Amino acid sequence: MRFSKTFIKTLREAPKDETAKNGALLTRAGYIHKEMAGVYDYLPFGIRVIENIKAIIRDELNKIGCEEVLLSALQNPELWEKTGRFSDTEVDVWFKTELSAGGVLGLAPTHEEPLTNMLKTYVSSYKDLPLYIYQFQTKFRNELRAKSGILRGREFLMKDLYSFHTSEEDLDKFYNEVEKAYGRIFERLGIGDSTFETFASGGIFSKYSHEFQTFLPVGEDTVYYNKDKSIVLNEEVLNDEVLADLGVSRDELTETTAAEVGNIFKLKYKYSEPLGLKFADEKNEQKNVYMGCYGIGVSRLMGVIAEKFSDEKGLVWPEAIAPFKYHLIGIGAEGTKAAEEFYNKHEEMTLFDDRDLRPGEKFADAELIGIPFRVVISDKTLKDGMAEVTLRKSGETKLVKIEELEEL
RNA sequence: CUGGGUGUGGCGCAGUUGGUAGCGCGCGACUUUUGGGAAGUCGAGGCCGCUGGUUCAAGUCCAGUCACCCAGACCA
Repeated sequence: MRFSKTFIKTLREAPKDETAKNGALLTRAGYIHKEMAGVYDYLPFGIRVIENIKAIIRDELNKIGCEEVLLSALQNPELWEKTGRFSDTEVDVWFKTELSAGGVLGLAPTHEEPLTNMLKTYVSSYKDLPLYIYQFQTKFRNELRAKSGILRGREFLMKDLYSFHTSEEDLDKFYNEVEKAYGRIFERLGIGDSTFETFASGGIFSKYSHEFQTFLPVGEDTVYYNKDKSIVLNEEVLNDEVLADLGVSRDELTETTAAEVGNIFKLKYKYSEPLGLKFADEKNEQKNVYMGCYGIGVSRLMGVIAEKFSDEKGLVWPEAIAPFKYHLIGIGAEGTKAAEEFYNKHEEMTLFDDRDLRPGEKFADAELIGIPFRVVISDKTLKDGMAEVTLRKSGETKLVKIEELEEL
């Protein structure tokens, strides 16, 4: 991408209402634009990061046999009334809207109901199961208070996966596979070291659910951990019974704050029963389908990673999700010409700062935007066929032959 | 929702005892610059969140309202 062709402009100062680090940096660097409290636009750099996060998640889910769909955001109340979840007392985050022809619709805060219902069309026998179906979808939740940049919004991007099984054992087996896949996903996203599977309250049908919590000072959740025993639990389940279950005592646990980036739930037949999703087993007996659901907050992840990897100069993206690999700058007539040539060969992975600015401004923006490799080709370095490469993460600078840049 | 705070050009801010807006950055043109956010000259851009009121006169005072931020409560 040519910087001169985008509409993006970096800001020296963050807007006053962006006090959270993630919101401030992502706004200054041109990744997001705030529409209103808890509602953001994703700009060209921003959607590249989002798409990179999605690609990693998609890759790992496809590997364990999941199929991708895209369900509707508008919801039919009749469906949700069957599970009792259209009620504002039951689910207090609904955005509801009226049809001009009369009647009410909801904007989906989650998708158990529509997917479960939809599958009645396609599932009738044990031979049709199991199924693992996921989507990346914008969720709408009428939060009492949006806050912390893109960490808690009213409209946000989420990956939600639902699994459908003939038995509890099969659900358990897949649940474990998802646990492992999530571990790989957070590892690849660069937050494996600080993201932990955490015991949380399980709802009606199982004792626990699991959250994936990334330790983070501005995280909203309080968790307790014991590194030696590899135990992390949400404060909501910090009680004597749970401590006994897990074999730890209160004084062996350390408190910290964390951001929930994913969660996994065993739903069993909580939704399949009221919605009537059944299958015929080998004996031709009708049974409820067992279900699980598994979420990852995609836009929140972008905020968590921005928050976690940044310094006083700006963002520091992990290479796997950076919007570009190279931040290319040409200096001098010959250097600029050589930069153009490099850009023409590597357009897709390069942000070419071809704006008519002095080098200092371009360097400052490179640090703010946080692309892993800053590549400077100048008349000086060009004499030896070299480019200067600066690693955003460490600040380390080295000279690299231009034709060897792609090996970085 | 409770408490606190803030709304003035794209962004950050100032605006004294009420007299119809100013600074920095950014933006446009020209000139000189060109490896760490350049300099000069000229210029464009705001009715001061919104509504109502007081007054000869309101960004400045009063009332109401909306929005945004922080803390808390809440988070299927």
